[in-house]
Amino acid sequence: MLSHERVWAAIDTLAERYSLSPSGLAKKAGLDSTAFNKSKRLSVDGRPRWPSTESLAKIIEATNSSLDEFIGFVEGRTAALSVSVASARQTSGVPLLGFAQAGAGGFFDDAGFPVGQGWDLIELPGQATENSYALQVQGDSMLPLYRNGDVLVVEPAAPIRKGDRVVVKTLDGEVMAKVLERQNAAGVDLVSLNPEHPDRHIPIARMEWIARIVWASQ
Amino acid sequence: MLSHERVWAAIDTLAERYSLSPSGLAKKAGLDSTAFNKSKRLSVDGRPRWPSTESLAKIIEATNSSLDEFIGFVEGRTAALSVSVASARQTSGVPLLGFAQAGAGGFFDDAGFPVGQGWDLIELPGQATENSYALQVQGDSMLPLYRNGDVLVVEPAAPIRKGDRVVVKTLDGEVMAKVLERQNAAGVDLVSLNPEHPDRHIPIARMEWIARIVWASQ
DNA sequence: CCATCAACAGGAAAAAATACCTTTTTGGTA
DNA sequence: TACCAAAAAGGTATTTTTTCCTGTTGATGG
Repeated sequence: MLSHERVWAAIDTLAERYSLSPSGLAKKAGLDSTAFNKSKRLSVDGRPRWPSTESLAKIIEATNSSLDEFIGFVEGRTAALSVSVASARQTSGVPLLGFAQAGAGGFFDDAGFPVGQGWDLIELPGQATENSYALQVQGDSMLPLYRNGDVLVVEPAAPIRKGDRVVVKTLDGEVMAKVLERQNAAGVDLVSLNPEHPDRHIPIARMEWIARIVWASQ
Repeated sequence: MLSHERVWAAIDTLAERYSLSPSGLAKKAGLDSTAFNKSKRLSVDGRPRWPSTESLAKIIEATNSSLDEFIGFVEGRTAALSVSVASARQTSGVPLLGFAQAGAGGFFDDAGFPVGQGWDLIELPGQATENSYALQVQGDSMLPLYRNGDVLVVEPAAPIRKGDRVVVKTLDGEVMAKVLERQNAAGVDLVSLNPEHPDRHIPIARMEWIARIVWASQ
C-alpha cells in the first residue's frame, strides 16, 4: 500500500542503497538539501506531509534507480538485510525456512510461532501475477493428492516441464489435474496419483490448454 | 519510469479498469471531482502539474486496487482487462471456479487464461494472517504428497481437526508433515501418505507444537 | 583541541496542488 | 427531441509542499 510512512521509509532506503543521506539524496536530485529532513515529514500542526510525486520522480532519476526498485522499497520487499520475522511481517511475503533448519532451535517460540532471525522471504500467490486463478476440486478422483473442496491456484503463464502438477482441459470439456510425465509434439502423458484412475495420454489435437498448478490449499 | 505523462495515463487507466471516469474516480477517492480534469494537467503557464502522492494513495485505496497494479499502469505493462476478471482483481484474492464449471465454455480464452463472467473469489494466504510462515520440504520423506523443494504455508493460529495436514515438531527437534488422524489428551496419531514411512503416535509430553498446513506449492 | 563541513531542526516566503465555484459540454434515457 | 445528471473546462481562494534562510549538532581531519 502507498502510505505516508512507507513513502518516507522508501526514500530513506533509497538513500541508504546509494550510500547517501536523505539530505545528500535531495541535493543529488536537484532539490533543496533540507527537503527530506525528518523534521519536515510532519507539518507544524501534526499533519503528515507527503513528498510530491515530482520529487519522487527526481530522486529515482538522479540515482539511476528504477520505479520498480523504489516500489520495492515502498512495499518493504526489497531490502539489503537478512530478515527477522518482524521484518518479514513488514512485507507482503511470509517468512520461509527449510525443514532441516526448522528442527534446530531459535526459530520458534514455545507455542510454535515463528520468531528470531535467519528467515528467508517468499511471495505468496496472487500478489505478483495478474493471470493466476483458482479451481476448486470436486469429488474424490484426485485423491490422495487433492481432496474434495481443495483449492488449486493455477498460473497459465508459467512454463511447464516434466514432474509439474498441471490442469489440462480437453476440447470436449474435460478438466483434470495430474502430474505431467511427458510433453512433445504429439501430446502430453499425464500420471495419476490415484491407482483407481489410469494414467492418460492427451493428443495435442484434443487438448485445449494446459496450465501449471502453483499452489494448493490443504 | 515515473513521468508526468505516465502518471496521468495511469490515473486514466485505473479509472477505466474500475468503470469510472476521471471525475468519478476523484470523487470516489474523496477528492474534488475536477481534480483530474485534463484541463488541469498543465498549469496556465504550460508547466506540467503533477497529482500529489497523497492523491495517488487515495485513489488506489478507494478502488481497492494495489500499488503494484497502479505501477503496472504507470509502466504501461498492465492494461484494462475484461470487467469480470478485472472485478475479481479488485480485491486481494484471485478468481475462483469449480472444476465442473471449468469444463464449460466461456471461462477461458484460447490460450487458457481466465476471462468472462461467473467467477467466484478466494482469498490467498499470508495477506490477512500475521502469524503464518512457510516451511520448505527437504528430501523425499513426504512423497507423494510433498516433494523436495515444495513450500508449505503454515498457520499456527488455525484450529486443527481430524483429516487436516499438519506440521508437528517434537521436543528432540524432529519436524514432520503428516495427516492428523486423531488428537486427544494423550497425544496425536499421524497418518503418513508414504507407504515407506510408518504412521506415528506422538505423546503430548514429546510434542513441542503442532500447526496446520494451509497451502502448499506445487 | 580546533576548524571545517555535511546533515539536520525549524521558521518564513514562494511555488504548487487542491478545494471551491460557475458554466458548458456530453451522454444516457424517456 | 427534451430532459437530466455526470463530466469536464476553467477561474479563484485556500491549503500544502518546496525553497530559502539561519542556526545547531556531530563527524572528521589537522
